[in-house]
Amino acid sequence: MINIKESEKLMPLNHSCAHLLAEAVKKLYPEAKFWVGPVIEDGFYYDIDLGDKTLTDDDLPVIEKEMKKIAKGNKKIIRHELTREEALDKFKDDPYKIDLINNMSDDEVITCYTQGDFTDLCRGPHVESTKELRHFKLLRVSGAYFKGDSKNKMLQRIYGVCYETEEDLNKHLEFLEEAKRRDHKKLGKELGLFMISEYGPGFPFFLPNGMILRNILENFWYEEHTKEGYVFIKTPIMLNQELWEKSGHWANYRENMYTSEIDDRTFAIKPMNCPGGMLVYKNSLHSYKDLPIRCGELGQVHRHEASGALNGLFRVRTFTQDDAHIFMREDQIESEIIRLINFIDRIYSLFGLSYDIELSTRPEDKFIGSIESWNRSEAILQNACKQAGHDCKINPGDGAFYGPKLDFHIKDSLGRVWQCGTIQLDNNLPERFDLTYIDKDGSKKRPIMLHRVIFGSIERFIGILIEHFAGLFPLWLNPVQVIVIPVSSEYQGEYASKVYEELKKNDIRVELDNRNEKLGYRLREAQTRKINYTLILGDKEKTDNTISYRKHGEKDTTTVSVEEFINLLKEEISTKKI
RNA sequence: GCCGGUAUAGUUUAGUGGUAAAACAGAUCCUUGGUAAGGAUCAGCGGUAAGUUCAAUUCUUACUUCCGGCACCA
Repeated sequence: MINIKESEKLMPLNHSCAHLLAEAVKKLYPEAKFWVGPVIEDGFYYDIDLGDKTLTDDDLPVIEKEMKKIAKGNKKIIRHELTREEALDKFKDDPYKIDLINNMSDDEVITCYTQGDFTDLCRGPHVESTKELRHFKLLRVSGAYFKGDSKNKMLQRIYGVCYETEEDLNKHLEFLEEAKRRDHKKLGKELGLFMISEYGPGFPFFLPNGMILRNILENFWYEEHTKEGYVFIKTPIMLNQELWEKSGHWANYRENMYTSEIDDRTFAIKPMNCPGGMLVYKNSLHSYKDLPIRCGELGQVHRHEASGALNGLFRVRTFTQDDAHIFMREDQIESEIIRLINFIDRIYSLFGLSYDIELSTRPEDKFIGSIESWNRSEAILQNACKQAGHDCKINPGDGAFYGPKLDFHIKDSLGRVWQCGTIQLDNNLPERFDLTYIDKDGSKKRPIMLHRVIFGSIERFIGILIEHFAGLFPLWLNPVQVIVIPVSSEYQGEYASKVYEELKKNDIRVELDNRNEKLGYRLREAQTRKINYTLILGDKEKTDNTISYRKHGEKDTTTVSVEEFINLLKEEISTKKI
């Protein structure tokens, strides 16, 4: 991963490299038509229409070779300004460039850049000569919709990276390798955390080790929310069509919902927990004195996600939201949101996760409620974010259909950004469900409602944690914390069992490796299984009534009494050290 | 859903138009070992369905899974 500053510095380089790619592709496939070739966070891509020819990964080295050949030519990259007429004439054979030119505003200066006999319409900036383009690599080829719209035809996209030095390029390629090693799908399999069967694509199974991790996270979640004044509920997985019509999901979310017939009526499996939460609120009368009500639910939802979207635990068809609905008075909105932002910050920090906050605003179509109420809510969220001391990017049109939201984005090991936490202001559902509370003067008032999640989805969050920690979880989270290995099962086996029982008694998740295997073999396995502490017990330890422990990844051992070791573990667990 | 790729043992991979190999894991036995793989033996395999062929794991097609993107999204 490179930081923003560096990526800005590399912009002209990558931009020029995209042109180099285009020139090479044009040379190899003269019929190629080009759409756009922008610089992205890591490198660049170019969208190309190759007619009937489809590229595969095998074509990349060939194109790369051609690029190297062209770059060696040491051609100056020259900028030209064009009038609209000149530009339209110059690119008259390329409908994509004509499209670009026609969509430029009148006051924009049209420029193109020429290297040798290849010219591309472009805003720049570029490096001075093709000879600077030496350390690049084409990474992958894929399809990409023209103008990013799935109604349009698909072009072919080639991704690449370019650096100033061979060393930087290699560093980036090593980063990609490391990311592959951390892939939660791979580690999840190796560590026995979860599986996905082809009998249920997108429907993950949690295995015993994964279940330990999951239970720890859920218990942690309940504890932290209890401290924050939440109460908890569990609402049904299925509810009838009428409810979803009332909530607006039937009109706005129907294509993602799984349904079933029960006694000739249509029921839908919940894609969200909110309508159930509404019914719970309505189940009793509420006084203004009771607000805010913070009502949490670890709610399992099902959504029909497109098959191509599925991705390990990151994108699934059933997941558990660490949901909560907060019902409050108008005067409590801002402080409640600030309190929430701080709460979320505290939780993420505990895991050492960094994040960005974005404000997602009203969608263009598919939304409910008045534009005025949307504008008001958007302003409240933005202001609260600022009050809590955070920057907040705007993500236009990405709000839920019932309200705008603050989204918390966490990066995975590949630098891909995943939405986890979200705070959503909803002044539509309370209306639809006619939620009320009794105010001071005895009159009925409409409460304001917030939806919010912190992990987002327990499944996704676990996926992120696996990659974040590269499978080596902090002690408080690791499914297996300690493994006890007697040097010889015959001579120290009994002592090892005693130590093992003692640790178990103290709620340490410990295993005993009493197998007839060489010490080195068992130590190796303890390392590959990413267990935090390995205890080695031989004659020395048995005689002195001590243990020797080795921390994962370290070579040295430390010898202490069993009691000292247990205290050390308890300290590390209770402080949730990372 | 779209573009491309992919599918061989529990796992990771090799190989082949004449029904398949290795490593690790597993079982049994030998080995009694102080910081990342001791040895032997055994057992275990071609996503599904069609087609081409004397013969298909290998070629073709469809479906399905998974992977990388796109679109969508917690």
